[in-house]
Amino acid sequence: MGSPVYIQIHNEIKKAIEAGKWSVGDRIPSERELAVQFHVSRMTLRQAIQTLVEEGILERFVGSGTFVANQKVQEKMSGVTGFTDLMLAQGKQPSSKTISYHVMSPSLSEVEKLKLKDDTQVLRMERVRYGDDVPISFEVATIPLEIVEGLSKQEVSESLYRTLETKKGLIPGHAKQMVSASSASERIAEYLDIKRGDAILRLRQISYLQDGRPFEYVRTQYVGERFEFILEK
Amino acid sequence: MGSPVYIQIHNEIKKAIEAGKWSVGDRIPSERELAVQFHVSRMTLRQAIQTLVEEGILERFVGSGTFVANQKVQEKMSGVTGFTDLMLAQGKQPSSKTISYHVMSPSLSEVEKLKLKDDTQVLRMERVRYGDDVPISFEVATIPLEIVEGLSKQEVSESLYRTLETKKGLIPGHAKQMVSASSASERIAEYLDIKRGDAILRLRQISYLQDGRPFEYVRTQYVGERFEFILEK
DNA sequence: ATTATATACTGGTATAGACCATGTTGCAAG
DNA sequence: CTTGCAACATGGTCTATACCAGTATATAAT
Repeated sequence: MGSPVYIQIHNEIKKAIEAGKWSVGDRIPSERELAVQFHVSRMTLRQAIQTLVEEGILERFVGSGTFVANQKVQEKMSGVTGFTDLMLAQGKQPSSKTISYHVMSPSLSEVEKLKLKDDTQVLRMERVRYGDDVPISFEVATIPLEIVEGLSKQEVSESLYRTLETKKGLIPGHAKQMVSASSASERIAEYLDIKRGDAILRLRQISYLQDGRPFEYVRTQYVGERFEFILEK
Repeated sequence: MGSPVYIQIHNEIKKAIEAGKWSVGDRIPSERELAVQFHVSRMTLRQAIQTLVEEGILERFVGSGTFVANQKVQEKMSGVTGFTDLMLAQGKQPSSKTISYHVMSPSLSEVEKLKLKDDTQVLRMERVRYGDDVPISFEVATIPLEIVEGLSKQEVSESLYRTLETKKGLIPGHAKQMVSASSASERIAEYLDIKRGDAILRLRQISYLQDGRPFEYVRTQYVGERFEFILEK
């Protein structure tokens, strides 16, 4: 085993909680007790607990003990997630229609945003997204070809984030989003079943992997009346 | 002195960095050296460094040392700030014109959002905000009267956040924002010098103090073409 | 001058003990 | 039965020390 002892203990405690040994609100044994059980010093045991507290899995109270925390909702939303998860979190059935799906040379803007080298190709797809079969947004997503190499069209279209994680082990780190408002063009209005000039919430998002590489540039136009973006900061 | 030693050391190192003793990229003395300087054990010194690392002020590299990190831009944006700071951060001169400023009974929506008791009064003000003298937004802010008690109209209007912190020691904790898009009404279009029906970015924000009490409910309508909201998550 | 190697130094992990402030609990006095 | 207080348990802080795995650098061999 390569990893430090406190990480191993961290994992064991985490697994025990997931296995149901302790439920939300339960008090786990004291630091001194656990230190004996795991045959480590109290400081080392504390370090294991510390990491679990930082993950929001445990809460500590002086004089009372250490308890299994109830997972906060905004925690789940704070991560970088795609449209699919966003809709599911709001209890709506997500679906989408792919308008176009082509490999092509990137635009200047795309080269810049995705930090592409001169000769790289990209996959660009246009989609209309629905929540409970009502059109919510029109989006143009651009992805470097190397990222989606070996993935099927369905895998890319359906749930890119999940596929990248399971098939390639690529995990989104952070994202930069630019939000503004504009009016719907004739073409977009058609797709979204609204009138030309209706209010559009524009979102441009650059998603980065945990190592800092940009892997997706998405320009989304949301129907103003049908979408609300909720943030906690 | 009440606070733990490692917090005191944390503050001293932080102050030293702010005072320019070390610049971005500089290596600070090793943990062992600093431990001697501050007359504490290395473990205690490490705890002080740890908190600074968590704040993003320092970076550590095994074998190399501990360095002053370059402050990331999103750090400054991640806090809850008002319009004034937002404009200044973008190099624009903020100004505003107060349209109305009244103490009144809250609406149902305001009671709910601000978790008001039945009999409390609120201060409601409507303002047009400018950046370099170009109208950027129209906003309606509602604040429980008890929060702004004893503050002058100018203090509340000019820079509420700063005044609350310096005069009352109230520090904003987190905020919940709801973003959507709509079209400008006749009245709002007039104030913002745009046409009726032009795109509006709507932002409703509930700001909470660090203890969780809501203290401000703001509904802002930004001119779509003149404003972009940048987020990092 | 270049390359290998040894050495010193760095932060990371781990120990075993100590004391503190706060929260909990059980027992005694009313 | 309630109240108050003492004893205990808990997490928070701190010490002094040790060894480890990377990094940097001075030194020696080429």
